[in-house]
Amino acid sequence: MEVNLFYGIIFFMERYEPLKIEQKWQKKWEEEEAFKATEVAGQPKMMLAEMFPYPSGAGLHVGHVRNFTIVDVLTRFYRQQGVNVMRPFGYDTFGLPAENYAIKTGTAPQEVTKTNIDNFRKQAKSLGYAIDWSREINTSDPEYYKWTQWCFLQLFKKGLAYQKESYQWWCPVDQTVLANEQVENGCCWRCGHEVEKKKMKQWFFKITEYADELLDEIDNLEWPEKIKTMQKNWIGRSVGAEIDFKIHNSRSIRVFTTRPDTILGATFLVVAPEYTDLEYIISDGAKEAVLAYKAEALKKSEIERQENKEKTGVFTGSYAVNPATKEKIPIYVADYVLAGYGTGAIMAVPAYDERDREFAEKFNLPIIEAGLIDRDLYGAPKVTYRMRDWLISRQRYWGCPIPIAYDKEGNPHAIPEDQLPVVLPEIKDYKPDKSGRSALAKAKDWLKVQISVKDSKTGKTHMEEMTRETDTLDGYACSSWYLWRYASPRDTKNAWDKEAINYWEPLDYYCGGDHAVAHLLYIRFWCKFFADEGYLPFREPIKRLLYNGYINAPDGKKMSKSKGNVIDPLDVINDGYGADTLRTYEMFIGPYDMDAAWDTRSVGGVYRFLNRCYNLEPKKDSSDDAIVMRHKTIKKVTEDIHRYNFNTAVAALMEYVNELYKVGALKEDLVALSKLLKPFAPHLASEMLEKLNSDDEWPKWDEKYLVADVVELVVQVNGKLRAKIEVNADDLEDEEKILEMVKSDDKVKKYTEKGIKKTIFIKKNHLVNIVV
RNA sequence: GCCCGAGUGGCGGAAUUGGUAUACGCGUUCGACUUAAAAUCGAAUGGAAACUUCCAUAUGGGUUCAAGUCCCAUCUCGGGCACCA
Repeated sequence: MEVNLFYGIIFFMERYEPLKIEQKWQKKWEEEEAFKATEVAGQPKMMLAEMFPYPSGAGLHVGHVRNFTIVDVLTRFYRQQGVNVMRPFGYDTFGLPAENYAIKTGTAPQEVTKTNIDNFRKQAKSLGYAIDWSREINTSDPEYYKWTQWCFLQLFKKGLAYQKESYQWWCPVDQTVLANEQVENGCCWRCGHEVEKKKMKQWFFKITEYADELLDEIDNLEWPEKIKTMQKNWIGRSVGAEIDFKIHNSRSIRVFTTRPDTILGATFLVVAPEYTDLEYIISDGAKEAVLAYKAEALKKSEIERQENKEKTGVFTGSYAVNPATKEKIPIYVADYVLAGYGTGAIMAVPAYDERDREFAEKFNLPIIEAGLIDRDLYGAPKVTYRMRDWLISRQRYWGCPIPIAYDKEGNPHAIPEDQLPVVLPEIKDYKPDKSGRSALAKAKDWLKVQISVKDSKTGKTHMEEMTRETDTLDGYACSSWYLWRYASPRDTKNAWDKEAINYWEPLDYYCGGDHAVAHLLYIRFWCKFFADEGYLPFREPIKRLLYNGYINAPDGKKMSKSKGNVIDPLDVINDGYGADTLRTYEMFIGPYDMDAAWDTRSVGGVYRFLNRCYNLEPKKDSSDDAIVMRHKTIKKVTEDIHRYNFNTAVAALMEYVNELYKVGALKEDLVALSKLLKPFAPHLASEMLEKLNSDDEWPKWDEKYLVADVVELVVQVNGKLRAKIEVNADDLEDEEKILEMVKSDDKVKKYTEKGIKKTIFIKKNHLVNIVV
């Protein structure tokens, strides 16, 4: 303990010991359930959430801390302003990592998940987040996924969950199909292996039903432009027409085109190798060549198709008639036409389309510069989307069971709602196999289920034994409604309570650094569906989205175990810096939405700053400068947090503390500082406020302190800074007087000897520019 | 290839509406305290000059009294999409 002599009084200066302070306050907050949120009529409310984490065995990483701290700063900021804030927390637990771990070690995913959640919760608590822990949810909890299944059934009832046999992305390593959104550069998003195409009967959600609304409402969202553009591109609306090209009397090929006005130049047709009616088009002589080409195309991986953009294709031996020119034009099969887009067939207009021209040149097909005609002359108007329906079945064990059973004829039936949840059975062997079915297919007892069926003739119901669906749901289905579960997380009668939803939601702030397209599109889709069904009173679930950047390793590269450059946030805390330093550092590291590189030495700088806050001592008097500084800082920090400029808010607090060390701090300064600091460093600030015997109500600034009596007049000559003159603020109203003062200044005179051409006076910047 | 972002000291970054470029932090240097070191505190810190100037916001032009900020072109980096008819 250090002894300080000061104004004749002896102060005992305590060392800032973050770990001691933090434990004290975390315990207090836990005991008091300090952040429990309840609906209070008449009080302004706010709900904030981060994208809930997947609790991996590695625990919290610095990216989580950045993400969660942004939410926490806003949570505490608004709480301190008297807003009724709800900040829940949950875990996205179904998925491959836990299952793969189970396969490797024999430990049940249920068990792994429980361990990981316990660890995650402990770590999140050690960071002092203002979380309402009574609202904790976990997607693999039967109490939760019962309602995921209920959601599925609502979609099923309305025909928006349906089965379709088609070519799908298949990951040969993870042995499951994947959604379009889960294939990155032709590779599986989880294991990175090249995906293949496989023809399978699969479950889909009909997201395309809402394509127009999903696209049109993007512009009204307070979301980053980057994300909005990505979603627009992903949906990819094209306005055009469908036109039939006759082959012979009984059959024609329907094509989609955005340029029906170029039909005069359509000199051939092209269909995709996977084109459904391909067999009816091929002439007998071409059969062998076409089928060989198709087999070759299906074998090619997406990467191979992309790498070699040289056009390939084969003539089908058949012709169709161009309805505009009445010319007989050849039909080709080529893999540059995609089966899943439009009709899977195009009219090729080599004169106007670069890809068609390449193909025409290679196969010596005519290129006709015909004129353009009216867009509406042929075919019917048609809108097509790049976005496909969302493939939701997965041939894996560790997911939410699809609540469907099949009768003897193989027709799907909904599991009745009173039989939910369909509990995922505990089995020993989780391993998927080549059968295309999940490990659940091996749970013989579980597979059989009695379903009541209404006889269509007699109208009577009877029980019938059926076989359960063995596919599980894509994890993204579980996270497509969790924000609404937060409103009434223990509700046993409903997925969410309407009144609670009405009070808390839509979500005011959502923060995350991933899932720009998939999750953020799916949750908007479900919101619109449940709004249509009368379960939600809004059509967009998220008002504001904050998309935070990544934190990279000190070398600027992505942190990864294999590179050995991972910074563990718990190490930073336990090294003695504490959670407050970690939180404040991650807010100070740079603009929240930009990637940043970790700098261990800068962490020390933030720690020094907090130390200086803690050791500031109150004086009896202070200068006017300090009062001005206090009000300036209150304004700056308040406005910066409103703008999410957390880094400059911290910088402003640092400036304030530097100034207080120079001119002395009044008790009012320490109170203001502690309150402003609390969102960033809540433990330290709480400790300081307790010592000062103060509440934490957010301070207000008074503009009157920010209006200076004397201002520095900036004088430029030809745009270059030449002098600074102190003038009374009142004089700024008198331009003539100001110009006289400027012209008579000795320093300025030196530059204006040749004569003044022009003067410009900008009052708001107290600046004069003299042109000579 | 197409569509978005971004480029500022040795480093991370400020500059919010076109108006004083480099706030704040790190690092470095010097000083105080100490037998010494650490910690802490204080001072300096864009580059050239050398006592009042010049040059600096990726590069080259332009608009303007005034440009990091606006316009045009080029280069580099990051992200997204990628044969979507």
